[in-house]
Amino acid sequence: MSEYNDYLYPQKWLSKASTGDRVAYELRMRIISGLIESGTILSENKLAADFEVSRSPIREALRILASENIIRLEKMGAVVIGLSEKEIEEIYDVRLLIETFVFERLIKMDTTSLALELSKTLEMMKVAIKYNDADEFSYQDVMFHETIIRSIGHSYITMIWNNLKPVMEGLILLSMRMRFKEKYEDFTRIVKNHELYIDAIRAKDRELMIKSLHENFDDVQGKVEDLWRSQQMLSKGVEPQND
Amino acid sequence: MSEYNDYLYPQKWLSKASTGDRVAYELRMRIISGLIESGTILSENKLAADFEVSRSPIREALRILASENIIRLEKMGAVVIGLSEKEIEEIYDVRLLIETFVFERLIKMDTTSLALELSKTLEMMKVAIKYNDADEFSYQDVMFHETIIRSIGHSYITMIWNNLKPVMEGLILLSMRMRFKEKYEDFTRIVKNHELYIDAIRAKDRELMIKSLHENFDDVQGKVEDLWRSQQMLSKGVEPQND
DNA sequence: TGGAGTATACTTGTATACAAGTATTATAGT
DNA sequence: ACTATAATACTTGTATACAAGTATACTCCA
Repeated sequence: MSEYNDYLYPQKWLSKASTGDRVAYELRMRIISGLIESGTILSENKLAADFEVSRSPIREALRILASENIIRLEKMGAVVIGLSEKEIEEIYDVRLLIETFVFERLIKMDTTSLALELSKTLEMMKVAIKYNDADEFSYQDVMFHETIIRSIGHSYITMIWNNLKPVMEGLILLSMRMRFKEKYEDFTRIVKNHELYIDAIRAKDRELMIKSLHENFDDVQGKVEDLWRSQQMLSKGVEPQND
Repeated sequence: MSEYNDYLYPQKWLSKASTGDRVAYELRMRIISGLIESGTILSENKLAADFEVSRSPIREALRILASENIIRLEKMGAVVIGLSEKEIEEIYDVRLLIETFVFERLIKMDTTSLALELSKTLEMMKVAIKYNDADEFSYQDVMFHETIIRSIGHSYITMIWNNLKPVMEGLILLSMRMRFKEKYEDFTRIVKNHELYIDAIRAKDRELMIKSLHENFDDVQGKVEDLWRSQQMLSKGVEPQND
């Protein structure tokens, strides 16, 4: 990883990860942030040289990113797809789709222990806000939704989540880092929204759930765009990257 | 691929596939069919020896199967999850979920060219029935649904489909092979159902679509079980496989 | 100047080699 | 008989080597 001396992905989250995963995480962040522009053609050899590892983990990383739809493997080279506004909307379509499905299942279950778990996570989010820790906040935010999704024990819904999660996480990370700097007041609203969500789960109130879900999405979806643009600005003066 | 002299996956569909893909397809079929029982621990070295290839494509295949949730990669060895009744139901949950989503989008589009394309595919299915070609029928059946799903141009819905497709395809292949032998009369109903589906798309009739979708699922879901069990019977006398 | 064909510098896919870690088995001591 | 420890036979992860194919650039010829 010679050319960049700072990483976009939190290094402490990678303690047990293999080199391949590490590369995937970092590459993903660079693509989502726009540091590596969409349309760029990535070559295994160049990446291996850049990251100073062999081609094996690079190949692994590229397969992962291809399965997440942010690159496309072609006969020669991997083409970066990236995340335009369209893709971001689509991601939230899917998230809405699966969380709605999950909620329908939740209604038929005992949700008390889940609600408790979510309250704990929300507490952690508050602490992260208090200490201005954007990464930790993002982590807990993602965990919040993951906890809900996993709670119904549906392996194929979980599979979809697993495919979506890395990109979601990256998006949220970038978004939150920006907001901690510039839109600190947003967080009171975010916390409130999550409280609503917990209430909806506890009360099994479909209306309330849909409401908080949509607000959450409208919120994030709107902001993600300008964050993304700002990241792209930021990236312009750093690296030509494509030859 | 020393120990088995017949493949479960149609070889002519693999003309351009890499060794890694080939192994994934074949391994997937063996797992879905029950030939390799769930709980079995697969080792890269053993698989490489069995398939008479190196570990590189085997590793690739295992990653693919892991992302499809039919095996689980652990510290030592890959554990076969397989498809129990629960998993099969879950797969259809997801299929229902995404096809319903797709239909909602379709309603807002011009569906004439799609309906035409589907008619063509259905014609091909009829030909396949006429010539008793279970594999070709399965191929067209899968293509039928893929055509619908891709038609809305939603890359993340397509992504979910891509993850689901291989297992679906395998399931349908095994199911159809059996029915061509034992339940030939089923096919008039299947064809009728697909015609209904096309009508629903052409008329943008939500009710009709849900109806045909559900009938299709109830149909397949019921039958898949006994096929699967019969396959498992079949597998008992063939290979110990584990060690 | 233009075009056909060839050399070259890339690309990915697969095989192999090696390192580091883990489970199992065997052995020694009590 | 049983525990602790050591040897061994596995496992995966990563690096490297090689083969085969593809795009690019170059040269030669008209």
